[in-house]
Amino acid sequence: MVRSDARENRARILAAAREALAADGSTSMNQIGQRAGVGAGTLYRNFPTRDDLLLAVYEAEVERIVAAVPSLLDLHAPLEALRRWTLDLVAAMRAKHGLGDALGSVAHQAANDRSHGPVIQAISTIFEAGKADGSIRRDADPGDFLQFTSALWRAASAPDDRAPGMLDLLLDGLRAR
Amino acid sequence: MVRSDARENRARILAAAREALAADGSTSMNQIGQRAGVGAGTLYRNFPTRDDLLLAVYEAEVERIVAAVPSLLDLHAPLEALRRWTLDLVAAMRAKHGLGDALGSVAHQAANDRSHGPVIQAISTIFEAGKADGSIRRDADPGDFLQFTSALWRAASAPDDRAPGMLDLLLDGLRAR
DNA sequence: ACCTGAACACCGTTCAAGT
DNA sequence: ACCTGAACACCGTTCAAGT
Repeated sequence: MVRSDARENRARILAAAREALAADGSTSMNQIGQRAGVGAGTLYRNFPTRDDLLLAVYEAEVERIVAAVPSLLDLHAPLEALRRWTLDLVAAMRAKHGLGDALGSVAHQAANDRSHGPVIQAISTIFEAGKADGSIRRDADPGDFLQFTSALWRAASAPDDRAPGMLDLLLDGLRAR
Repeated sequence: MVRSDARENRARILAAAREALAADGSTSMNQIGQRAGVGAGTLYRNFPTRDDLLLAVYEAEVERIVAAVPSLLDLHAPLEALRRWTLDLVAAMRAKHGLGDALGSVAHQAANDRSHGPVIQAISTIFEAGKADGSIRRDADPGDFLQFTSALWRAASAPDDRAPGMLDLLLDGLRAR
């Protein structure tokens, strides 16, 4: 039986972490604990490791974005839906700012692994629609496309946001000839 | 006047850092100092910040790679030279392993800024050769290409190295029609 | 002019003691 | 059953004292 205060604490920690990390990706665990109004022990009971906490915040964000796919496909042609969805993804990543970079290399890999399934699913859905109507080449691979988005959100944090131009180049590579 | 022991110390620190960081990107400053046989103060006199040290190691590596361009262009057609050069770049980054991920977001940006000039120069040289002989489209942008390489070396550290296939997709996008 | 290494503030994490 | 918060080992960085 989970005590109600325990359930509340978990939610409070996640909310505090989401806010604090968006502002500064290197916010310390103890700072997050204080902000959430819980002791360090409680923090670590819920998230045994700093990376576990970062991952949980990251995961919630990914889920939100993935959920947007179906309505985009209802409103736009596949390539256009892909363009908009990818720009949304990049914008969200940019807003999250420090989060991606705060993850160490191992945790970053773990984040990719966990989000891999849902995100690949999202991209595949769009690709399939494009292959069905002949606008996207048949050998286009969702996995490759996903990898490239990491370059896009790095480009998006530069002073001159190159992401849109780079994305167009990518989409050109996907278009059926 | 720079004392000879001071000059030696700087070199010893850089060497120790290069070796230690290749093995483990999170090696601590004090560990590097001990390995180099210098006190913490000496370490910080030469590199006022952990990121300064990481950056110096990173920079040396980039210089080595950039220097390889002319001979590649002597031996291969532009697109093939670009393919080989990029795979070399990715392999070197992979060997450096933790280094790229150990840099915080700010330092990572600084690293990109500093290496940007020389690396863009290298890519531009190859692009110009390709535009001259008609194998590379005229609107191809070296800056965009550079951004994509970051996605490649992330892909290269996955169990199934997707970098070669992804690179071929990219080169397809650059080819003149 | 340069070096050493103890010391400082703070980090992620643990664990005894409480309720 | 869950919580608090002092404590631990260690981090990046500083600075008095030496040569």
